[in-house]
Amino acid sequence: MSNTSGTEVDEFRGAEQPLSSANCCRQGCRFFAAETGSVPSGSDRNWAIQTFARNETIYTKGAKSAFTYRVLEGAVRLTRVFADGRRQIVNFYLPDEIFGFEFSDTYTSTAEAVGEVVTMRCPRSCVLYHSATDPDINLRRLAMLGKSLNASEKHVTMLGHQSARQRVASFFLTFDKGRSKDDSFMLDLPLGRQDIADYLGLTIETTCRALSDLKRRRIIDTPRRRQIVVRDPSCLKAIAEGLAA
Amino acid sequence: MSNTSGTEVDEFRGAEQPLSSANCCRQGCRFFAAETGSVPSGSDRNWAIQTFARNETIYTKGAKSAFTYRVLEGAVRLTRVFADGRRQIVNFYLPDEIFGFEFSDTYTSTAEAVGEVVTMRCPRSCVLYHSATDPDINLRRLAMLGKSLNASEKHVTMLGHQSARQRVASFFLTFDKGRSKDDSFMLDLPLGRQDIADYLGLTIETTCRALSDLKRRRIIDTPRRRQIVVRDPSCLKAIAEGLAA
DNA sequence: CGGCATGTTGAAACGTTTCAACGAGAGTGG
DNA sequence: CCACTCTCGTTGAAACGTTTCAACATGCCG
Repeated sequence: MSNTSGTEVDEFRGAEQPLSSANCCRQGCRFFAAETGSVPSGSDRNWAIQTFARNETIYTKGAKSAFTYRVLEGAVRLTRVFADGRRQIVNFYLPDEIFGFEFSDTYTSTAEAVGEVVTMRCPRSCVLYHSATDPDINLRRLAMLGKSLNASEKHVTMLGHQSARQRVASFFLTFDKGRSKDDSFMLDLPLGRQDIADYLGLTIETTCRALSDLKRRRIIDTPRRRQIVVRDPSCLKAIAEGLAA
Repeated sequence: MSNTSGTEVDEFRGAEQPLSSANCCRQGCRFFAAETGSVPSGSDRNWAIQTFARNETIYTKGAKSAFTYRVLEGAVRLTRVFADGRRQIVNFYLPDEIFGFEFSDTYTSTAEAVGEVVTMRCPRSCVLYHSATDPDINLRRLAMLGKSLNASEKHVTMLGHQSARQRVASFFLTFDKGRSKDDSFMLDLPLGRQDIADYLGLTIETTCRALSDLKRRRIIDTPRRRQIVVRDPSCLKAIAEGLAA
């Protein structure tokens, strides 16, 4: 469908900062090239650490997309707001993940700090400079975007056909990256119930009830407010896939 | 979140066909470079016309991603199927749009022909070859993927917080590309009700009821089965945004 | 220890789904 | 050309799950 205006590429090319500003980026900004690189040290002036307070807006949908960010600490949520004030969270970003990487001159979503957040940011001109000079970087970015698209389509699938309990189960499982299955694990997410609800497309009450239900059945546990212990991942998986109630 | 396995880039690089097969792609396959290019003529062996019958599977989720396709005629749907047999359509592709452009070696969704479909396809090795040799093409692909991601996030927003009537209204408006507002327009979509329902995350009955409701109120009309006339786009927009019932 | 934000639970209202029946349209063969 | 058939679309009524509104509990921070 690709239902967008259609001139984003040209805008991209005609960005305010021309691609010829060769000394714009030296080593510092190359963080963006690394998938899981370490934080660059030194005093390069092109990247900067920026911190945000809880619930602070990092950028707003429609604003000029001046920077691309990487999360160092905390969590960031990308939201889209409706006319009636309700919001949908389209993605969360955890440490080492990159957000705010846009093609149009304006951001397509709003980014907010979930808790205290520390980021590293790179100006768009610098990102564009690398696009033009480093042949490999675009491939890495394509791979990154491909993953995001895949995740987003998974999200669509979840919202389209899963019940509240299935959504909650799926949600926790997306954080279970490459563990030996059937091992219980703990999630220390800095997210509140409202954040989870807005990601799952549910009300806070329904989310809560689903959590309580899973707790009652000893599939998960919540020792603290923002800690989740998944006791029985395989059962949770069965629930998420609709193979168990 | 980017909840995927995490080794897709390496798989991408290590594709079966090495990038050095220089004469793999001459003019024909460069269709992929053009956003709205014309169909290449001649007898280049690297692209091929392929047609599919109604409801035929073009490729299956998990299969080797051997080709990238462009729609010439008809419509293609990308679906993800649940364990219980229900499906979610994550995207439609109409003429001139490209699908099956993957980073991993395997397709992430299943593609099916909605009606009779004519496509042009390009082998993955060729696509990869261009990635390595044409510096501009990756930028164009990034822009394309960025649009897809944006559309997908819009889809998430729709499924997360909109009612049946809002979803149907939003759906028709996504096809209204750059028209002077308030002008009624006609859509000649080759989609059946089930396809629309599966895209909107609704049942066919609910979709039908929403359509009937909009018809009764003279906001839309359905002269033929797969034709939709939007009589009052601004009213439809108000409904989609929750500003009107 | 208040005071306040956040989380949890209950009961009624609401919208969507389900199951069932019926109608309309397209294609085929008599 | 009509009648037949089959698929697809439409409508109705009950069942179901989520939302809403309300109250209460819990945790956190001054």
